[in-house]
Amino acid sequence: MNTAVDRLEARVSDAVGAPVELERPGDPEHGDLATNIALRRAKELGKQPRELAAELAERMAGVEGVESVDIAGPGFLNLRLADSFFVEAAAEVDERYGSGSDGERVQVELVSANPTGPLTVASARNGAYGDAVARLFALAGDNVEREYYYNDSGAQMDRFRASVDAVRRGEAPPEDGYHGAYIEQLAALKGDPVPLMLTEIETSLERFRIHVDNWAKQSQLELRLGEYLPRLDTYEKDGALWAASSKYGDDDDRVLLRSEDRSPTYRAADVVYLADKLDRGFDRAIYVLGADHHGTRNWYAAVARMLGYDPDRVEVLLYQLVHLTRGGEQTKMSKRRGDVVFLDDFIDEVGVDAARWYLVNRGPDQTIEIDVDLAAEKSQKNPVYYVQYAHARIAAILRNAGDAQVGGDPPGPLVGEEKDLIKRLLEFPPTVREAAARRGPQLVPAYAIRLADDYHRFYHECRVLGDDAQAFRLSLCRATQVVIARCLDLVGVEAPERM
RNA sequence: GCCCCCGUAGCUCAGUGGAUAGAGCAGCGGUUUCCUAAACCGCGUGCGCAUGUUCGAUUCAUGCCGGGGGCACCA
Repeated sequence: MNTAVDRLEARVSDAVGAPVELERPGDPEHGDLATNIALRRAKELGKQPRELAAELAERMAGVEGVESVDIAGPGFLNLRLADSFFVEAAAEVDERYGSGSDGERVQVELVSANPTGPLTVASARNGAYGDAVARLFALAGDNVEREYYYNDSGAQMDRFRASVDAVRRGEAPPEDGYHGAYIEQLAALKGDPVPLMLTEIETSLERFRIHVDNWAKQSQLELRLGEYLPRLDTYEKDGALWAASSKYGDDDDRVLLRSEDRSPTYRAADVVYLADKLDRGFDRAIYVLGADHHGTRNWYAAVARMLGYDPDRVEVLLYQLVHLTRGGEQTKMSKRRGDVVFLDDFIDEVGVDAARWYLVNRGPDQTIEIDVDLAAEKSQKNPVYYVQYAHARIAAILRNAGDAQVGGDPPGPLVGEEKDLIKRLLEFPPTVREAAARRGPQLVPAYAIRLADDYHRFYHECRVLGDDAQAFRLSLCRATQVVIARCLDLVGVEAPERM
């Protein structure tokens, strides 16, 4: 999408005769937008930065929308912009603001926890992160599908079924089986516990606002192993069949068929699954994996390469683990122990909105530490409510405004709070663009806080209803509301009309 | 031993080359006859250490120190 800043950049670039990028300086004293082009290009042009800056400033001064150009520091060019620029920029914020038209088919495989128990908070991070990335891709104009892959045929599943069966017979689950209250609950129901567990998982995910478009199961993929094994670079060793994946960029070779009974490993199913994904026509297949899987991060692209696919179509996103503390004590996240925190319990305590916000708020490379008690207790002070409150406040004003006119030119010069708010709105498209490119959805909540901040300040300083500038200010409210709602949606948080 | 991630304010963390490094929480003080006070305003000698690259490094490179995770014919 072409924004007012894009168009201004184009005009400035045109006037200067070279591409110029405009950025918002950290200090408002440094103008509305600034560029470091003189510093970047002084050397190659054989000039002093400030001397070059002076030349460029002269050419930029006449550009439409530019009120003044100052040279500052070592050679920064600081632009002050005309009110007409801000008004134009604010007017173009609509539902599609920040969206793109990339048009790629993207698959995000997320969560993919084996259905041997309810989803834990670790899986919740996988889902929250993967889903947020998927939403960013969708905004960028990609066609996104979310998929959940599960193992329904391995040794762990046998142990899981055996555990439920044992309880049904009135016995304790085997030592190496699964324990816990949920096993008892499954035992009370009839039939194979695996689909029962999957239904529960899907229910949890829907509650967590993650919709899985497609479910893939290992047992079905394994059936097609025969088609793909011959296409791989393999060798026999110690009675097992190995993939020579290290020759294709993987860290190690991997066993495909076990020596014991020639049964396929999880990695073997991976091969079929990867080929299946790419054959389904996805331009990009994204795996969202916990940091404990980092040892296999190069495996997927290696398989793609081995099978003759473009390895760039495969992407692995790693995220660090979640540590929950409860009363200062750290709890472990193993499903086999009783002290795990399930997603549903976590949601019960802190709510979906805070849960998703907390899990997306941090960069994927950062280990998240959440004190569950604190998150629940202090939920009123969670930044997510600060942002939601700004949305609800705007909704109230728009309700009170009834069908009053929205939009039009302001009656006088813009005040600082109005300009600051518009400048923030202008940052939205590049922010989501960068968040998508970096697979870093944490930029969105960080931005949303700043936007809410600017709105609350604007609200505090500028009367909307009944003021001469009512129509214009209502348009600022509307624009802000649209962008806040979009930010919250990208994180998977609701945008309330009332609080 | 090898691989990955992290080290920024008392705490939890944003900030992937720019000009005076930010937010929330915690602490102290102020603001409401007015559209939602879940708000606003004020108060802070912080980028683990060292070299290097650069006009410019919290950001990039290398080394070191410290913390976490991983190195299965489990998934």
